[in-house]
Amino acid sequence: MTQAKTYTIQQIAEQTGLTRYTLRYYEDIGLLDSVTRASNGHRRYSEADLNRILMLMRLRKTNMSLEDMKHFIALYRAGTATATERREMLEAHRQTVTEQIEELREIRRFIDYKIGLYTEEEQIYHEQYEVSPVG
Amino acid sequence: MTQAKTYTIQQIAEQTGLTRYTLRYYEDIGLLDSVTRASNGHRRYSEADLNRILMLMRLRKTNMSLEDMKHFIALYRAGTATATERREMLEAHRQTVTEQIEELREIRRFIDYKIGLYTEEEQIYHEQYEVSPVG
DNA sequence: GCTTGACTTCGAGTTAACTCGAAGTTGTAA
DNA sequence: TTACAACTTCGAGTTAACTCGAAGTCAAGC
Repeated sequence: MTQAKTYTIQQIAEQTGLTRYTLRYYEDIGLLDSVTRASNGHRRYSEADLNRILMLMRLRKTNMSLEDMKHFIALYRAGTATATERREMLEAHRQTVTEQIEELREIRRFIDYKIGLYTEEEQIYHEQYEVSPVG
Repeated sequence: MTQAKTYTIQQIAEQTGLTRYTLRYYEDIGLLDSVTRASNGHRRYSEADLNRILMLMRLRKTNMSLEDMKHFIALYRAGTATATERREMLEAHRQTVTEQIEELREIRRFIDYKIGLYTEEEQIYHEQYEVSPVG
C-alpha cells in the first residue's frame, strides 16, 4: 500500500489562498471532516480534503453563507441522500448561480447604458441635464 | 414652479427593499448626500435620491464594499472629474463585473460536470470511486 | 542540549454591515 | 385634547466571518 499524498496546512493555504486561520476555522465549525494528523499532532490534508476546500470556495463565491454550506454538505453527504437527491441539489444550486449571472448581466447592461451617455454625440446634453450623476 | 415628486423613507424602503434602518445608515456614513427635510424634519427623498439608492444597490450586488462605494461616488462626482475620467471608472467597473460573471460561469461549468457524473451511463462507477463526494 | 520554525489549542478581538430601541416630535383623526 | 402612526436622533447591540496571539509541543539542525 503506497502512501497517498498529503499536505500541511501551510501548503493548503498557499494552494487555496485561504489563511491557516480560516482553514482551522472551517474545520472548527464543521465544514471539513476532521483532518487526519501526523504523529506530532499536525494536520495532514488529503487530496480529498483539498477538493472539499476547493468546493467550499466555489460555494462561497456564489454567495452561499457558511451556515448554508454546512447544510448543503450535510444533506449532500447524508447516508439517506440518494443519487437523485444529490443531483437535484446540484441542479437547484445551478439555478441560483444562473440567476446571479443574469443579475450581473443586467447590471452590466446598465453600466453600458451609462457609458453610452458619454460616447454619444449629445454627450454635453446628458452631462448637463442628467439628474443624478451617479444614478 | 411645480413641486417635484418626493418620497417618504417608508416609500423608499418599499420600493428598494432596503429597511429604513439601512437607508438612514447609508445616509449617516455619507453614501447619500443629505436628504432634504419636510418642515417637521422628516426625510423627503427626491427622484435623484432614489436613483442614487438604486445605483448603490447595483454596486453592492457587484460585491463592492460600502467603503469602496464611497470612494467610487466621491471620485465620480468630484468637480475635478472630467467626463473622460468618469467614463473610465465605469469601464473599469464594467470589467470587474465581467470578471465576476466569468467566475460564476466557471463554477456553473463545474456544477454541470458534477451533474454529468450522475447522468452518465457509468454513474455507478463514479459514485463508487469518486474520492470526495462534495469535491 | 539549545535554538528555530512550524505547527497545536483555545479564547478573545476585529471588521463590516447592518439592526434595533428608547425617548422625543409632529400631524391627522376621533 | 387625546390617541395614534410615522417619523426623528443617537448610541448600543448583533451577526457573520474571520483574525489573532499566547502558551505549549515537537523535530531538525547546529
